[in-house]
Amino acid sequence: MYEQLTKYITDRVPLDEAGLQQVLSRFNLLKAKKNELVGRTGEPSRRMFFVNRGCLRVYFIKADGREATRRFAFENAFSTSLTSFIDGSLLKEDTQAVEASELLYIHREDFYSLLHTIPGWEVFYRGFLEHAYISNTRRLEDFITLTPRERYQLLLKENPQMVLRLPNKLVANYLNITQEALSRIKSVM
Amino acid sequence: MYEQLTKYITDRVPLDEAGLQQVLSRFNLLKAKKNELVGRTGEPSRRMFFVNRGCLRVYFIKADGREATRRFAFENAFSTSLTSFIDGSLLKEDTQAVEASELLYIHREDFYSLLHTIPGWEVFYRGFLEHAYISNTRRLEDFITLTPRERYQLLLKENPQMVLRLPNKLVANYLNITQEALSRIKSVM
DNA sequence: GTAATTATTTGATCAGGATCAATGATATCA
DNA sequence: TGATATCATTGATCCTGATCAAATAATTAC
Repeated sequence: MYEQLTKYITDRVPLDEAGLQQVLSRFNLLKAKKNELVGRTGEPSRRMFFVNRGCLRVYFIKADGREATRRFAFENAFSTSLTSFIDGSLLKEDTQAVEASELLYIHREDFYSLLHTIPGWEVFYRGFLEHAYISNTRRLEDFITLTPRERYQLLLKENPQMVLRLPNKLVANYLNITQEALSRIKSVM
Repeated sequence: MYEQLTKYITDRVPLDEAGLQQVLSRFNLLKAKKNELVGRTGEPSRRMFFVNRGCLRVYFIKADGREATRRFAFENAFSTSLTSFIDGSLLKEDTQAVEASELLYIHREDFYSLLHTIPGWEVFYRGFLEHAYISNTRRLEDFITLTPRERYQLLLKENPQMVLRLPNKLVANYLNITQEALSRIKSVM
């Protein structure tokens, strides 16, 4: 159950066996059904998820009532609604299991307490933050510099499983275009 | 010379006097002329700047040769090309003094060595990363959810000095619209 | 397994912002 | 200060992707 998570952590930061066990012990298992929400806007619960199996989608609701997808997380990736996880505020985003998923989660309080008790955990979190910042910057840059068609082609090239595995509707939403537009882009490729 | 920087740091993280002095001693003064570049794409030099006076602009060059503005930093703000600062890669952005500016800078190597030697510095950097992530996320959200007109109105409301102090051309560039479009938006307000 | 819902495709129309062009206003610098 | 370059405004046109609509395909749920 902790196999994938153990590999993920030890690949990134050196932890002694005791420290690793202390970290792992704070993670709990959660099986989510397809389309189940494991985090809801307005809730105080702030958890960080690790995806053992399945796929998570973080999205928020726009002023016009429509959804906007922030990101997807597939197997062996962490996912959380980071802005709330950082400052402890109420969730501003939903987190949805797009497929039936097996998740490990850690509560925010436990996560932060590990920062003080496990020397290497601070380094792990810093790396996580740095990576999250870089991803976000890259995504913003893509929106600024690329057309919808180019964004789709880039996604297909760099993250083909997202296109192959997810329904068009969600891919379009992630690209911030309508599904009609995505359908037309694909038909003319 | 270190007055503003001292206040900035001590407002955010508790440092003893010795630690504070050790941090400050790594910062150097740099006076930049208007339009001078203090960081250039492709350069290995990675510095973090603190703006005592003036204004910095971070931008990158798009595939079509045009500029795209990442952010501005006015007085009492830190600014760096963070993606390169994080991983030590060559600069992928220019940093320009939009006005004649007085800057304090610290080299990446010095910054990172402080992480190991000054207990509070790790916390300072974590806070910096968290804040950078939140800003970036917010900006991405604005691009996804708002029209150019709405983005301008929001900027005017939340950051009026940016609109008042900077030339239209740069404001338009930051909003990712042409200066013609910004001119028309302003005329119809 | 069938009904009902949801997703996808295709067509027609519309609107907002880009582009190109020209003129007027500011800044810059020798 | 005057000459030059840069910036800002306004007009005309174009193009991309949104929107609305309808038909079909694919899932889901009972």
